[in-house]
Amino acid sequence: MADQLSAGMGNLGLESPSAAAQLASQQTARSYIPPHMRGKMGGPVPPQNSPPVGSPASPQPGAAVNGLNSSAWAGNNNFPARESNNNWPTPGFVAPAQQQNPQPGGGWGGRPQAGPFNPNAYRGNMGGAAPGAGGGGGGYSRGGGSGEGQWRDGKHIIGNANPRLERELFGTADDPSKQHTGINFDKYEDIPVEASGRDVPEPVIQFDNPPLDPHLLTNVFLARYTVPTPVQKYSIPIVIGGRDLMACAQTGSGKTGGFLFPILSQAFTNGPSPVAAQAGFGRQRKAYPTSLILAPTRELVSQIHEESRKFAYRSWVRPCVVYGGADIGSQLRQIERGCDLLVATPGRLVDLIERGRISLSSIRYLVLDEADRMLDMGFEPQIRRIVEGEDMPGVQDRQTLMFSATFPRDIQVLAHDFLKDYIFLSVGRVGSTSENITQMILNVEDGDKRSVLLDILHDQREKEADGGDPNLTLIFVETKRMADALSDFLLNQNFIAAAIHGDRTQREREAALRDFRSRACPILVATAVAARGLDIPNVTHVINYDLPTDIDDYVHRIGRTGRAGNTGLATAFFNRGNRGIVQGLLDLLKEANQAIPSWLTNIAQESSFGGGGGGRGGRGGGRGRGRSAQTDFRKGGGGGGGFGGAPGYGGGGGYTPNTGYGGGGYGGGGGGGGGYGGSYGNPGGGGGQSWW
DNA sequence: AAAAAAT
Repeated sequence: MADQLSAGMGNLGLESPSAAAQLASQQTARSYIPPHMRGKMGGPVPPQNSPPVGSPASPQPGAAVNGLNSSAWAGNNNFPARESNNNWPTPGFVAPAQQQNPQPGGGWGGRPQAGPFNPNAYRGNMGGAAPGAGGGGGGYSRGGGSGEGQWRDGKHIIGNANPRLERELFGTADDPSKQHTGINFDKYEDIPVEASGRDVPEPVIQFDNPPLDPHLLTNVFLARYTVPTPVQKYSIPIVIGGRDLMACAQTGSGKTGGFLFPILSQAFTNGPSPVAAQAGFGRQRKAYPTSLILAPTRELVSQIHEESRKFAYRSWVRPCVVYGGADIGSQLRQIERGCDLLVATPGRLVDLIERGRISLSSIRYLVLDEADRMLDMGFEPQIRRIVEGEDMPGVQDRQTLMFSATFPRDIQVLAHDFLKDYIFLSVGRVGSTSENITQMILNVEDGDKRSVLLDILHDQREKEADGGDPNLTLIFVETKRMADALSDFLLNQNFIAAAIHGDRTQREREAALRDFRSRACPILVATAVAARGLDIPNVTHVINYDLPTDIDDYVHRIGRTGRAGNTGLATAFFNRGNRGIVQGLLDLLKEANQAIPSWLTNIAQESSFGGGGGGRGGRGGGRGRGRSAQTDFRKGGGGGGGFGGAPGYGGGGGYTPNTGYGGGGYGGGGGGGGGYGGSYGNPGGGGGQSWW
């Protein structure tokens, strides 16, 4: 095992980004601000001690959907049993299409079920397997195979069960890698959610009370999701009700299910858009997906795709994934086999559109996941091209959902351009109040780090031998070289460890993650590549071997544990080299009610005299930067005030998304007016538009 | 310093 893991650990080529791309990403990077308090926003000023809401996490899909518990594999009988080949008369709610698209005849909304189109035409004659035609595993060619359904004569024909595929998608009791276990449901209830906008629908309480399609429910339960997470409780009725959505939600909140469930449910009920059916006639090579999900990274799109495969099982919907760095030929073949729900990174999608292999003219649902990260990474031009510059239906003729950890100015602009009359959802972070993450800060000089780490790992090993729960340990280091060196070192010390960083190939990274998830390799050494956005469930211990320079990164990192209501441990090795984040760290520990070692306080005092730092003054001292918040800026009206001037953000000079560090500047003088909020959505506020 | 993404 160790050999296997250490093999192939060498560095491989790294493409350097184009200068233009780099420039673009630098330009946009400034406006990213992480969140802080939420739920309380919009109203009066949040008190300084209001619950911290965690980091600007980059949400992530895979994990997002973890509304499940550890109930046994066999436990999928607590939902309405169904024979295979019925078409479900969706009980309970009114034809959603009508609500979704008020414009008669406009686009797809007008006549959902009616379409007398021929599914075989739509499917390029691959829909094959007539329901009931033969059972069991063998014999089906791809495309028409069992496990896939069809849309025929306005009805959803559920495909036959495919035990092999089922095992692949949903895992088995022996293979924990596909399972999400150990989720503490009670804690979910604590996640604060706030919805605003016109006519916000009542949240649902469980998956099967009102509106989800029965076949979707079957798959949801098959995946062992039993109770919707708070974000799902809101997003399901919002999306089913045909509304656009802007959601500030983070990793582990159930985001992915939050959009996949209602979108697939609607798709199952309504079938493919007639446009797609027509266009597909005669077996074109061009695909006409109904749903498009854009996300910033390859890992992310893969994760979303995996989730969508689960929930689309036995349905007419064919999920597809495209992203760069992988063989385009196989992606093209995949698309030809059917592409109804497309998950994509922007660059590769643009490429495929240019090649004429994908048309967006049939899009009903558009999802932008991790929108803030996409802008940070310089994707705005591609995104705008995809959404506004190609053949995608206009904002009135599609339903658009945006997810973002933060809601700075550029995201607000995007929301304004892409969404119509949207509902704004602010979802707190799991464990944000975070007593469920125990944070330990150890004073460790660089030279001692290895030995302290070994002590910790040996200690864990002993506890496991004494019958304790198995650990998954994620170790963050600063450099790629260090990641390799440390994982080699651990292997030599008989700890099974792998490394993940940007110089490793996609394949190696995926393998490392997979082995970690499956516990084949319970220690993962990572650079910042794993800090955000990756779905790594149930990490028991996060070790900041090297601390990041940005406190927000720290929050992201420790957020890999204590997820979904579990408890977790976060250990950091701190020495004077890290004094840059000492103040932020102290604030955080205080907020999270953690023990604060006195030596840490001492270092903080030293460095506050040491010149450099600049004003103390509440949070956001140091660089004059607080953690960001998200709120429905529409509430505040256009005026200069809005909900601005929130104390607590003010201190060291407000951070204005546009201008960087504006307002009061350094030295704590700023306060009041310059506050963070003033810059939200209205240039006038504190620091305003000034050039800095 | 690191990371990401179309070739």
